Amino acid sequence: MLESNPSPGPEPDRAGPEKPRLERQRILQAGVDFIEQHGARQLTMRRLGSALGVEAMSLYRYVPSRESLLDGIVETVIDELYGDPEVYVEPRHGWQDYLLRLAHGLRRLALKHPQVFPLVATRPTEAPWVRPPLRSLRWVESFLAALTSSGFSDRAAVATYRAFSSFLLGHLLLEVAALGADVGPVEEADPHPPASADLDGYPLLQQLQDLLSEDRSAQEFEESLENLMDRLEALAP
Amino acid sequence: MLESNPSPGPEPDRAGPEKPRLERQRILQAGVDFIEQHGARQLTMRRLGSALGVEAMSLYRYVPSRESLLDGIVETVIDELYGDPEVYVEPRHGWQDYLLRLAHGLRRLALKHPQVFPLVATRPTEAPWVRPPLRSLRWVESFLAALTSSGFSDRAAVATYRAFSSFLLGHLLLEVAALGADVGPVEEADPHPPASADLDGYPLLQQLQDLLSEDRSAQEFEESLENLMDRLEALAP
DNA sequence: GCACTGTATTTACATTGTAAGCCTCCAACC
DNA sequence: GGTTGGAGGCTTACAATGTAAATACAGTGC
Repeated sequence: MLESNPSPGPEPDRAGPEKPRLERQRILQAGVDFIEQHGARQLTMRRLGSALGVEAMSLYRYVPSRESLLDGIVETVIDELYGDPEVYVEPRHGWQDYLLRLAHGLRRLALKHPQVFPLVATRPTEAPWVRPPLRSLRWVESFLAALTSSGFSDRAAVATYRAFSSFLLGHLLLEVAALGADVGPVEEADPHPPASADLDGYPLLQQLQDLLSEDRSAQEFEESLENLMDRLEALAP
Repeated sequence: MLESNPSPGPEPDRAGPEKPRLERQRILQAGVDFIEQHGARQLTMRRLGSALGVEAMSLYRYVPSRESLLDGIVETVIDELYGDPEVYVEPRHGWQDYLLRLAHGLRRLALKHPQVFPLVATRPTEAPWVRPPLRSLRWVESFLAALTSSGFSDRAAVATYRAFSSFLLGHLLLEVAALGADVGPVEEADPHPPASADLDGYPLLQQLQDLLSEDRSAQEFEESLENLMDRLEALAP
């Protein structure tokens, strides 16, 4: 995504709903918005094209395939982390602060993009040890640097990285799934009814349904995260 | 071209590759096997049909759509839990024993079906509080019963259920993803090369690549599970 | 023989991803 | 000016998919 567009002549400063020219970033952003509105299953090249006022095939000048379009969409979302002022790429106030900010930043991201997040969580990564939801070499490098520079041994840093990603993946995936997002494929545009399933043979479920439906995700996230941090402190120097 | 041996007798006990008649369970099992061999992306009605020696449309007598076929496949795999002699539906030796057995049973399932497990983890469930990887009303009921019958309060049982599913989902999804399974869609039948990506700008990743590639999933699972159990004991009566 | 019934096939169609080629406009040179 | 070239978008085309609808066909009861 190296843009070296050297000022395309005069300024296209015309007012009105012009077609501002197709660009990779514009396509990816439109993809994010489309998925957030209609779900990933509904995203087809033709539909995304027409959302941009363009034919499907035009997209292929900027994106080699639908698969890589999805990869780009995921990357676009993850890149928002760099724009989050609460998240630091460098550990400014110790590793605990770094991890807490990163965790909360990722949670914000997941909640902001509940439909895209399942892709962030489940799309194959470029190497097996690049784990969702961090997904990017830069962030993994930053993560490990934060820890080793705080005195963690190599092993401890790697162990922390693994524990941290498992924790986030489990929590956030379930949290966005509970929001009614499509995790995985499917979604028939069927915003299911109250979903008061037939719990006839399940007395406990009937009894506990209210409790089960209660949303305590924020508190649970904080508590589990705190527990994780306590555990990680045992590995710290 | 098809079968020139219609097996006229009542018993189809002839040796040889008979077509034992289509049945829902046979289709679902074939689906599990197919996905395990070729990945979920490759599963099409036509291909699954021909794996069963039958036309695509024949499957529709037993399965209303591809989506529900996938649901059935997921259910089939989860149902294997009932056949696991190490997993008890009732807590025979206390709730800790129950949870440990269940966790290990689910991990065994995930490792046995690394290609199907991502579907188990990410397919929408019938109610938002039916969380992967348990996914079934019966198991959730069993889970909650095990805890409440051990003296857990309703709230504590529900909290335990949530913590337990998050933990399993995160760990197992990442563990099967590391096995090279397709989490999510994609997979171009491209069994990627050693994947020695270009780590030029990432000195720490270069330095830690061996550690990062080490497989410590079993130990990590045990350790995190034990930690979870410790945490849960705080909620116990 | 005949009709009935449940199972598998055939045919058909809309939708998808994407290859290949075409058209059109605009900038750069003569 | 005219010409050219190339980039950006469009048209056409095709194979693969999910699945509706009609059909064929075997087995059973009369």
